[in-house]
Amino acid sequence: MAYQASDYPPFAVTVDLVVLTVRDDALQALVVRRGSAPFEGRWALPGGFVQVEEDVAAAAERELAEETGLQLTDVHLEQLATYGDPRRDPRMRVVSVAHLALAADLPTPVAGSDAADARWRPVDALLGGSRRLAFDHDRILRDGVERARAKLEYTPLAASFCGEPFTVGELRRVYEVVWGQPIDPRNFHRKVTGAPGFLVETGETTTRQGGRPAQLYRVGDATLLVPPLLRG
Amino acid sequence: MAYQASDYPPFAVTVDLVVLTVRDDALQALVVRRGSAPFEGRWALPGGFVQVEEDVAAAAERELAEETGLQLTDVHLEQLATYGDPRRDPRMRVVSVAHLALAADLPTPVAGSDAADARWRPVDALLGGSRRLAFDHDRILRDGVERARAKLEYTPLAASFCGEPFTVGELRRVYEVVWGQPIDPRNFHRKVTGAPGFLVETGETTTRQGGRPAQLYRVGDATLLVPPLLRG
DNA sequence: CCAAAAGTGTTCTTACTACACCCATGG
DNA sequence: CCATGGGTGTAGTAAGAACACTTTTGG
Repeated sequence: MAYQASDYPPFAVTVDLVVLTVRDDALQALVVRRGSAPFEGRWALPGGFVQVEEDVAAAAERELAEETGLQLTDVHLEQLATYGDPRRDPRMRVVSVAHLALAADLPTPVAGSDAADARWRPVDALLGGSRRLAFDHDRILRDGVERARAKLEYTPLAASFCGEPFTVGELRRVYEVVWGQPIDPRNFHRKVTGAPGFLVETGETTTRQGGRPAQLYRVGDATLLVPPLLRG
Repeated sequence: MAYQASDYPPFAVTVDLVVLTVRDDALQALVVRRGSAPFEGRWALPGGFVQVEEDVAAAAERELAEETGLQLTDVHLEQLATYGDPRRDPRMRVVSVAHLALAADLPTPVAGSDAADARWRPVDALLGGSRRLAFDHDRILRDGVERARAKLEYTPLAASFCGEPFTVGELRRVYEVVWGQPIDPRNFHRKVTGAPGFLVETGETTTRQGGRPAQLYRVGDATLLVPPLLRG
């Protein structure tokens, strides 16, 4: 069917955000408590309406800044998927473009949020417990976590969870937490330092993890990891 | 920002389809000629409006059936990405949820289409030529092709391009065409028959490719290829 | 000195590549 | 008999897993 300029059905379009971080050795997501019906008092993913003259990507960026105070330079932000079930919002027809954001653990807890109550919660608790998120946000969160897990394998995205500069050990802990399994430190070190363009030495070292001083690194310009890091 | 039931900006929501097939040893996409402004006379991806009470996925399925006559049992259909630039349609604010469909070469050329002119065109010609598709459909097509290429590596999706049952040689030709590079037939045979759950023998054979009779296969129930087939 | 984390070397095993070779059909 | 594609065997090589071992700090 061809586009027709007149008489099209009206939709509301929103963005929802799956904001992930690694905190206290757990993968955590940002959730906000809803202050009004429907799902009043329940936890939900942060999000909001796309403005009339606003790009969808820009809306995601704006909402992220509003909820976390984070700029695009500090986080990785990408489109996740779009959720368009007619009954996903009981009030009206809403199509939501979900986005995935990966951030380093924030020194300050969720600054600049305009939601009454916003906090980090471990994804295992959010997805495993009996308490469900509002709307179809369980499904969106699940999809976001799955995407993040998959992308660690073949992209340098894990570094988005680390504050720069970081050590190889800190980076390894990110993989272990996100994948939920231990990784051999020796082999990990070799693979990750050997992947061209992944890590750039700063020349500095640190002993903040204890033990022998570790090299500090920043992320390189590689966009794809070759060979990929594989989950056992 | 929390959802508010009143005073939300109105959008039109459409689905656009990147329908791919392998035909005449080339990766081809389905395009329709636009009969009205804007972009009148230009080629575009098939698509149309999502109806008020219709799921976005159902809309994609419906449009696919309208344009090609194909049912969901015959093709692979998945959401690709959403395109939401405020200026992507000069008439109004349209957010489009693009979908990717992979189909076997059709015996009949595009049956049941309600577009005046619909046809298969090699993606190389569509993306390489100076003639651009309508709207942002060049970008959408490019994203769809890239997704398809990537997914062949680690999913059994290549079989969606083959009519069942198929031979290993036919399957290999799909990979060669989509990736644009020759593959060693011997090693390919071993890898693909060795991947658990990918191929199921029918017990039948055929000589339709000439030479020694080849086993005929159907797709198995594997959803992930281990180990993945890699592009050189 | 000891614990802890960083980093290197080595061995074993597995997977991929390249290519020799045989098989079963049609013409 | 020969051309054509189907299918198997095998040797060489690259990559990953497991783990012994050395290094450098803090306490």
